[in-house]
Amino acid sequence: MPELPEVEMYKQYIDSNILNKLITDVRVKHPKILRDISADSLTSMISGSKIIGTKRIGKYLFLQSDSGEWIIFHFGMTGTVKYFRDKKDEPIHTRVLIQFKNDSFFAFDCQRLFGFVSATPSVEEYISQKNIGPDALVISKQEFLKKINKRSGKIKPVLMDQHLLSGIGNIYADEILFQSRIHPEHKICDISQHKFSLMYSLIAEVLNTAIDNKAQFTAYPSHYLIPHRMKDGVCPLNQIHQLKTTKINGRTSYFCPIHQRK
DNA sequence: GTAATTGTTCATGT
DNA sequence: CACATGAACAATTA
Repeated sequence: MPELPEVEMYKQYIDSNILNKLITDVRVKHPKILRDISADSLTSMISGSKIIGTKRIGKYLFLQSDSGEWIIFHFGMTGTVKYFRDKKDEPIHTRVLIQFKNDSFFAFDCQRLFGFVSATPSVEEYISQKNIGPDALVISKQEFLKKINKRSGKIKPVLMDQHLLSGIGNIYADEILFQSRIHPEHKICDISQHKFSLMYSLIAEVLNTAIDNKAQFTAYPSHYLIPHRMKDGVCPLNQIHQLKTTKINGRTSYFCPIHQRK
């Protein structure tokens, strides 16, 4: 479940489970999960090394090896990670399996193979090469306003543009727009600077709330859209208005037609 | 069988 | 160049 809050959970999970453990074996179980790197070079890069730290930028997770290289995880739609000791607990769709000296394991699991595993000698270089925008929790208000004012078209695709700011996907874009009381198809040029300013604050508020609740949808505040974001869902503010949906760039958007006017 | 799914990238058209 | 759209990638569920 990998937008920014979910990836942050994976980071915390990795930090508390696999740091500084000696890697004794690496198995690429499905080569299609690799991007810009061969199974052999990934294996030789991290075999005999330790992961000594992690860094998250948007939906990307970087694992620092003490060999000097960084492993890159992107989770696509179905990526997840799992640390386990008993081989029978290995996830079904494990694509890369790492074994540690103490005979515990770490799996990168990805059912639909939209995610990927890669590597880079420099995170900064990778980020700039791929033109990945600043993390949604790090971008300054000034930069956010400056960038968004250069854009046109509908607001939602812009919020989800990983080149402008990174970490927001379909689900959290809907939540941020609901909390901002902005219709997902509202045009950039018709939104006031005051609204953009409000939206900037709500980006951090929504994402931090999600992280505080461990990205568990059911734990989100009662005024949040996400737990109601389903067919026949109702507006969380009054339990009356039927949520509506519309397709934007091929993705389903949920919104309240009363609280989010176009 | 049809449509849908928390993502990204490419091709094409405006 | 900015934007919209559809397809592709692949697996599973309603």
